[in-house]
Amino acid sequence: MPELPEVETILRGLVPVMEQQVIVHVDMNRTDLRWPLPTNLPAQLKGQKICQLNRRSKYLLIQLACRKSLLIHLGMSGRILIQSETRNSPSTQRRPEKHDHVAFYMGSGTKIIYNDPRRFGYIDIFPTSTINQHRLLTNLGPEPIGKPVGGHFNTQYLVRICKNRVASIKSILLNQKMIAGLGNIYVCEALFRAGIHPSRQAGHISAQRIRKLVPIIQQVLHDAIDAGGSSLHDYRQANGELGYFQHRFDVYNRENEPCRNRGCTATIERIRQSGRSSFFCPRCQR
DNA sequence: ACCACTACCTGAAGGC
DNA sequence: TGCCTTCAGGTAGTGG
Repeated sequence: MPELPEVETILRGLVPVMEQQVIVHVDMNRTDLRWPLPTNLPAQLKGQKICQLNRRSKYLLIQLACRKSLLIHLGMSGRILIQSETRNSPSTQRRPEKHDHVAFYMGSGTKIIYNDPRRFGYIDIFPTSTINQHRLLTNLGPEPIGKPVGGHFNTQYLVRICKNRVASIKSILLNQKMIAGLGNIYVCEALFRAGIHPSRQAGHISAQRIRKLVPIIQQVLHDAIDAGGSSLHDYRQANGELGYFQHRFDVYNRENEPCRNRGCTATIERIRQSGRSSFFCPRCQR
């Protein structure tokens, strides 16, 4: 479940321990994730220096000096943990866990562990020159925050993609071809802040209200990144710390709890939309 | 083109 | 205690 803010938080944790470092060894315990991992991944990575880490949508991209790039997606339950070199006794170290699928050993002694119980995640390696043709990246829409990538995310864009759509605004915002990086939590939160009901047909919302949504989406994402992401179930930052944004949810996971808007006495409701839960205030969101 | 739905997989939580 | 059902942060692929 890591959405954009969680992946951004992990990226920021990995930069200081991976950038400019050499991968001295890779352990791969299983290759049957969402798609089979490249079986020669450890051999391809061994001895390679990392130049730069980036994020595109919910994907981590790790550029190597050998002109190849590593792509990592965390699916629903993926985690990345950093085990720093320590002189402490082995008993204080984290024990290997059941779903540790890949471990990267850095020249500094730091170990980076990819753990994913549901195995909906994926790791790939490919020539950096072909990155714009990667099948998982080519159909992504614009980045909602940061430097424009994949097009400009602005009011004209959002108004254009909503025009004449019969699909709900919820499903438009969740669609990675439209906006890259939003997931169930942050779509629910953004629609609450915007006062828009998740079931409302995108094409029936006034352009004025759609325009308002753009800075709100950006603010929700920035707020979550500032809080270190959201820790639900087992998500942690790469340094093992929990994120804190879940304490600031207005609607997500708050069914039957009071609406947080001043003066509103309604309680948060949950509905099912295309197989996923949507949380909203029936009074504040129309 | 667009849209809703399924499948993939494991584990946690709740009801009986 | 255990068995069963439901639900979970994502998304490619399908079929209407």
